[in-house]
Amino acid sequence: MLINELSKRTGITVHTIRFYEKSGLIKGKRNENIKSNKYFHYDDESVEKLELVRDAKSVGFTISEISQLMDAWYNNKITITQKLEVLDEKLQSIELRIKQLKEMKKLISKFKKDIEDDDC
Amino acid sequence: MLINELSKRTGITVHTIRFYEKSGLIKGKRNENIKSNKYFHYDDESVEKLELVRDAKSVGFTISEISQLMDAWYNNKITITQKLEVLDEKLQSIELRIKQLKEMKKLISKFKKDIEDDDC
DNA sequence: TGCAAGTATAGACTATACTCTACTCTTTAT
DNA sequence: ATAAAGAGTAGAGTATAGTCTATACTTGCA
Repeated sequence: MLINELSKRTGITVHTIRFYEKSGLIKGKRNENIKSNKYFHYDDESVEKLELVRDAKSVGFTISEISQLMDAWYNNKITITQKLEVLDEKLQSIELRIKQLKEMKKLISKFKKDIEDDDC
Repeated sequence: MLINELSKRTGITVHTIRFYEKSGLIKGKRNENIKSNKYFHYDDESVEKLELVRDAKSVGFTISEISQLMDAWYNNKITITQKLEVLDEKLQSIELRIKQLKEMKKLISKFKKDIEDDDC
Protein backbone atom coordinates (compact mmCIF):
# COMPACT_ATOMS: atom_id res chain seq x y z
CA MET A 1 0.00 0.00 0.00
CA LEU A 2 1.07 3.60 -0.54
CA ILE A 3 1.33 6.27 2.14
CA ASN A 4 -2.22 7.51 1.65
CA GLU A 5 -3.74 4.13 2.45
CA LEU A 6 -1.39 3.64 5.39
CA SER A 7 -2.58 6.99 6.68
CA LYS A 8 -6.24 5.98 6.29
CA ARG A 9 -5.68 2.66 8.01
CA THR A 10 -3.90 4.12 11.01
CA GLY A 11 -5.53 7.53 11.31
CA ILE A 12 -2.07 9.11 11.32
CA THR A 13 -1.55 11.93 8.83
CA VAL A 14 0.69 11.54 5.80
CA HIS A 15 2.90 14.32 7.17
CA THR A 16 3.35 12.58 10.49
CA ILE A 17 4.01 9.22 8.83
CA ARG A 18 6.77 10.87 6.78
CA PHE A 19 8.13 12.36 9.98
CA TYR A 20 8.16 8.89 11.58
CA GLU A 21 9.86 7.50 8.49
CA LYS A 22 12.56 10.17 8.76
CA SER A 23 12.86 9.33 12.46
CA GLY A 24 13.48 5.69 11.54
CA LEU A 25 10.35 4.25 13.16
CA ILE A 26 9.03 2.72 9.94
CA LYS A 27 10.56 1.91 6.57
CA GLY A 28 8.73 1.85 3.26
CA LYS A 29 10.24 -0.16 0.42
CA ARG A 30 10.70 1.07 -3.12
CA ASN A 31 9.79 -1.32 -5.89
CA GLU A 32 12.92 -2.00 -7.92
CA ASN A 33 10.85 -2.98 -10.96
CA ILE A 34 9.16 0.38 -11.18
CA LYS A 35 11.58 2.92 -12.59
CA SER A 36 9.11 5.71 -13.25
CA ASN A 37 8.54 6.73 -9.64
CA LYS A 38 10.10 6.60 -6.19
CA TYR A 39 6.96 5.79 -4.26
CA PHE A 40 7.34 3.95 -0.95
CA HIS A 41 5.31 0.81 -0.43
CA TYR A 42 4.16 -0.25 3.02
CA ASP A 43 2.91 -3.60 4.33
CA ASP A 44 0.83 -4.72 7.31
CA GLU A 45 3.90 -4.60 9.54
CA SER A 46 3.98 -0.83 9.01
CA VAL A 47 0.36 -0.62 10.16
CA GLU A 48 1.24 -2.69 13.20
CA LYS A 49 4.25 -0.52 13.95
CA LEU A 50 2.29 2.71 13.67
CA GLU A 51 -0.31 1.31 16.05
CA LEU A 52 2.46 0.49 18.49
CA VAL A 53 3.82 4.02 18.09
CA ARG A 54 0.40 5.46 18.88
CA ASP A 55 -0.07 3.27 21.95
CA ALA A 56 3.44 3.84 23.24
CA LYS A 57 3.08 7.58 22.72
CA SER A 58 -0.17 7.65 24.64
CA VAL A 59 1.57 6.24 27.71
CA GLY A 60 4.29 8.84 27.45
CA PHE A 61 7.13 7.11 25.64
CA THR A 62 9.32 9.35 23.51
CA ILE A 63 10.20 8.65 19.89
CA SER A 64 13.63 7.43 20.90
CA GLU A 65 12.18 5.06 23.51
CA ILE A 66 9.69 3.77 20.96
CA SER A 67 12.61 3.33 18.59
CA GLN A 68 14.27 1.07 21.16
CA LEU A 69 11.05 -0.89 21.62
CA MET A 70 10.74 -1.28 17.85
CA ASP A 71 14.23 -2.72 17.72
CA ALA A 72 13.35 -5.22 20.43
CA TRP A 73 10.21 -6.10 18.52
CA TYR A 74 11.43 -6.28 14.95
CA ASN A 75 15.16 -5.90 14.61
CA ASN A 76 17.03 -9.15 14.33
CA LYS A 77 20.44 -7.52 14.50
CA ILE A 78 20.34 -7.26 18.28
CA THR A 79 20.64 -10.26 20.56
CA ILE A 80 17.82 -11.78 22.59
CA THR A 81 19.60 -10.69 25.74
CA GLN A 82 19.65 -7.08 24.51
CA LYS A 83 15.99 -7.28 23.58
CA LEU A 84 15.03 -8.58 27.01
CA GLU A 85 17.09 -5.82 28.59
CA VAL A 86 15.18 -3.13 26.70
CA LEU A 87 11.84 -4.75 27.52
CA ASP A 88 12.69 -5.08 31.22
CA GLU A 89 13.77 -1.46 31.33
CA LYS A 90 10.49 -0.33 29.75
CA LEU A 91 8.50 -2.55 32.11
CA GLN A 92 10.25 -0.93 35.06
CA SER A 93 9.56 2.57 33.81
CA ILE A 94 5.91 1.61 33.35
CA GLU A 95 5.75 0.28 36.91
CA LEU A 96 7.22 3.53 38.19
CA ARG A 97 4.74 5.61 36.22
CA ILE A 98 1.83 3.58 37.52
CA LYS A 99 3.11 4.05 41.06
CA GLN A 100 3.45 7.81 40.58
CA LEU A 101 0.01 8.05 39.00
CA LYS A 102 -1.52 6.18 41.92
CA GLU A 103 0.14 8.58 44.35
CA MET A 104 -1.14 11.58 42.40
CA LYS A 105 -4.58 10.01 42.36
CA LYS A 106 -4.46 9.62 46.12
CA LEU A 107 -3.34 13.23 46.52
CA ILE A 108 -6.09 14.64 44.31
CA SER A 109 -8.71 12.42 45.95
CA LYS A 110 -7.62 13.59 49.37
CA PHE A 111 -7.76 17.20 48.30
CA LYS A 112 -11.16 16.66 46.75
CA LYS A 113 -12.39 15.16 50.01
CA ASP A 114 -11.03 18.15 51.93
CA ILE A 115 -12.96 20.54 49.69
CA GLU A 116 -16.15 18.51 50.00
CA ASP A 117 -15.82 18.35 53.80
CA ASP A 118 -15.20 22.08 54.10
CA ASP A 119 -18.32 22.62 52.10
CA CYS A 120 -20.51 21.09 54.82
CA MET B 1 12.96 33.60 51.27
CA LEU B 2 14.56 34.74 48.01
CA ILE B 3 14.73 32.75 44.79
CA ASN B 4 18.08 31.18 45.60
CA GLU B 5 16.82 29.57 48.77
CA LEU B 6 13.61 28.47 47.06
CA SER B 7 15.81 26.83 44.44
CA LYS B 8 17.86 25.05 47.10
CA ARG B 9 14.78 23.86 48.96
CA THR B 10 13.08 22.44 45.90
CA GLY B 11 16.02 21.36 43.77
CA ILE B 12 14.59 23.34 40.88
CA THR B 13 17.00 25.76 39.21
CA VAL B 14 16.61 29.52 39.53
CA HIS B 15 16.09 29.72 35.76
CA THR B 16 13.29 27.19 35.80
CA ILE B 17 11.64 28.84 38.79
CA ARG B 18 11.63 32.14 36.89
CA PHE B 19 10.14 30.30 33.91
CA TYR B 20 7.40 28.91 36.17
CA GLU B 21 6.81 32.38 37.59
CA LYS B 22 6.40 33.75 34.06
CA SER B 23 4.05 30.85 33.32
CA GLY B 24 1.95 31.86 36.32
CA LEU B 25 2.51 28.73 38.41
CA ILE B 26 3.96 30.59 41.37
CA LYS B 27 3.97 34.21 42.48
CA GLY B 28 6.66 35.91 44.53
CA LYS B 29 5.74 39.03 46.47
CA ARG B 30 7.72 42.26 46.47
CA ASN B 31 8.19 43.94 49.81
CA GLU B 32 6.58 47.39 49.61
CA ASN B 33 8.77 48.67 52.44
CA ILE B 34 11.96 47.98 50.58
CA LYS B 35 12.45 50.59 47.88
CA SER B 36 16.05 49.80 46.99
CA ASN B 37 15.39 46.54 45.16
CA LYS B 38 12.70 44.60 43.33
CA TYR B 39 13.50 41.19 44.79
CA PHE B 40 10.71 38.65 44.94
CA HIS B 41 10.03 36.98 48.26
CA TYR B 42 8.65 33.46 48.47
CA ASP B 43 6.96 31.56 51.31
CA ASP B 44 6.40 27.92 52.16
CA GLU B 45 3.40 27.84 49.87
CA SER B 46 5.76 28.41 46.95
CA VAL B 47 7.82 25.43 48.07
CA GLU B 48 4.66 23.35 48.30
CA LYS B 49 3.53 24.51 44.85
CA LEU B 50 6.86 23.71 43.22
CA GLU B 51 6.76 20.24 44.77
CA LEU B 52 3.30 19.78 43.30
CA VAL B 53 4.61 20.98 39.92
CA ARG B 54 7.40 18.42 40.09
CA ASP B 55 5.08 15.56 41.03
CA ALA B 56 2.44 16.52 38.47
CA LYS B 57 5.08 16.84 35.77
CA SER B 58 6.46 13.41 36.57
CA VAL B 59 3.06 11.84 35.83
CA GLY B 60 2.84 13.67 32.54
CA PHE B 61 0.72 16.72 33.27
CA THR B 62 1.48 19.76 31.14
CA ILE B 63 2.11 23.23 32.55
CA SER B 64 -1.39 24.30 31.63
CA GLU B 65 -2.93 21.29 33.34
CA ILE B 66 -0.83 21.93 36.41
CA SER B 67 -2.00 25.52 36.25
CA GLN B 68 -5.60 24.31 36.47
CA LEU B 69 -4.76 22.05 39.38
CA MET B 70 -3.06 24.97 41.15
CA ASP B 71 -6.21 27.01 40.74
CA ALA B 72 -8.28 24.22 42.24
CA TRP B 73 -5.77 23.98 45.09
CA TYR B 74 -5.12 27.61 45.92
CA ASN B 75 -7.27 30.02 43.96
CA ASN B 76 -10.28 31.23 45.87
CA LYS B 77 -11.73 33.09 42.92
CA ILE B 78 -13.23 29.94 41.45
CA THR B 79 -16.20 28.14 42.98
CA ILE B 80 -16.08 24.83 44.82
CA THR B 81 -18.09 23.28 42.01
CA GLN B 82 -15.52 24.42 39.46
CA LYS B 83 -12.70 23.09 41.65
CA LEU B 84 -14.35 19.70 41.95
CA GLU B 85 -14.88 19.65 38.19
CA VAL B 86 -11.17 20.20 37.54
CA LEU B 87 -10.20 17.57 40.12
CA ASP B 88 -12.64 15.00 38.72
CA GLU B 89 -11.36 15.64 35.22
CA LYS B 90 -7.77 15.09 36.35
CA LEU B 91 -8.75 11.94 38.27
CA GLN B 92 -10.35 10.58 35.13
CA SER B 93 -7.29 11.31 33.01
CA ILE B 94 -5.14 9.57 35.63
CA GLU B 95 -7.41 6.51 35.55
CA LEU B 96 -7.14 6.41 31.77
CA ARG B 97 -3.38 6.68 31.88
CA ILE B 98 -3.13 3.87 34.43
CA LYS B 99 -5.35 1.73 32.22
CA GLN B 100 -3.21 2.45 29.15
CA LEU B 101 -0.02 1.77 31.08
CA LYS B 102 -1.37 -1.57 32.29
CA GLU B 103 -2.25 -2.53 28.71
CA MET B 104 1.22 -1.57 27.52
CA LYS B 105 2.69 -3.56 30.40
CA LYS B 106 0.67 -6.59 29.35
CA LEU B 107 1.77 -6.16 25.73
CA ILE B 108 5.46 -5.89 26.60
CA SER B 109 5.24 -8.81 29.04
CA LYS B 110 3.59 -10.96 26.40
CA PHE B 111 6.24 -10.06 23.87
CA LYS B 112 8.95 -10.77 26.42
CA LYS B 113 7.45 -14.19 27.06
CA ASP B 114 7.33 -14.91 23.32
CA ILE B 115 11.02 -14.11 23.01
CA GLU B 116 11.90 -16.25 26.02
CA ASP B 117 9.86 -19.18 24.70
CA ASP B 118 11.42 -18.94 21.24
CA ASP B 119 14.79 -19.11 22.92
CA CYS B 120 14.16 -22.64 24.22
C1' DT C 1 35.42 50.55 49.82
C1' DG C 2 35.48 47.25 46.38
C1' DC C 3 34.09 43.34 44.22
C1' DA C 4 32.06 38.77 44.08
C1' DA C 5 27.61 36.89 44.44
C1' DG C 6 22.76 37.44 44.04
C1' DT C 7 18.58 39.33 41.62
C1' DA C 8 15.59 40.94 37.60
C1' DT C 9 14.36 41.35 32.69
C1' DA C 10 14.56 40.57 27.92
C1' DG C 11 15.51 37.85 24.63
C1' DA C 12 18.17 34.15 22.22
C1' DC C 13 18.82 29.20 21.96
C1' DT C 14 17.76 24.07 22.42
C1' DA C 15 15.20 19.72 22.08
C1' DT C 16 11.13 17.17 21.00
C1' DA C 17 7.46 16.24 18.15
C1' DC C 18 5.12 17.52 15.02
C1' DT C 19 2.79 20.52 11.03
C1' DC C 20 2.88 23.00 6.97
C1' DT C 21 4.63 25.08 2.53
C1' DA C 22 6.91 25.10 -1.76
C1' DC C 23 8.31 22.72 -5.47
C1' DT C 24 8.72 18.86 -8.53
C1' DC C 25 7.36 14.71 -10.57
C1' DT C 26 3.84 10.75 -11.43
C1' DT C 27 -0.56 8.74 -11.78
C1' DT C 28 -5.32 8.71 -12.83
C1' DA C 29 -9.73 10.10 -14.38
C1' DT C 30 -12.32 12.79 -17.78
C1' DA D 1 -4.46 15.76 -23.51
C1' DT D 2 -4.85 17.91 -19.41
C1' DA D 3 -5.88 18.80 -14.86
C1' DA D 4 -6.62 17.15 -10.21
C1' DA D 5 -4.87 14.16 -6.89
C1' DG D 6 -1.16 11.81 -4.94
C1' DA D 7 3.88 11.12 -3.89
C1' DG D 8 8.66 12.77 -2.65
C1' DT D 9 12.20 16.16 -0.64
C1' DA D 10 13.78 20.15 1.62
C1' DG D 11 13.16 23.22 4.65
C1' DA D 12 10.39 26.64 7.37
C1' DG D 13 7.15 27.24 11.19
C1' DT D 14 4.70 25.98 15.72
C1' DA D 15 4.06 24.55 20.51
C1' DT D 16 5.90 23.04 24.81
C1' DA D 17 9.19 23.25 28.26
C1' DG D 18 12.86 24.62 29.47
C1' DT D 19 18.04 26.60 29.43
C1' DC D 20 21.28 30.13 28.79
C1' DT D 21 23.26 34.88 27.89
C1' DA D 22 23.61 39.70 28.29
C1' DT D 23 22.86 43.55 30.82
C1' DA D 24 22.01 46.21 34.80
C1' DC D 25 21.24 46.93 39.49
C1' DT D 26 21.78 45.49 44.68
C1' DT D 27 23.73 43.28 48.59
C1' DG D 28 27.06 41.38 51.61
C1' DC D 29 31.59 40.38 53.11
C1' DA D 30 36.79 41.00 53.43
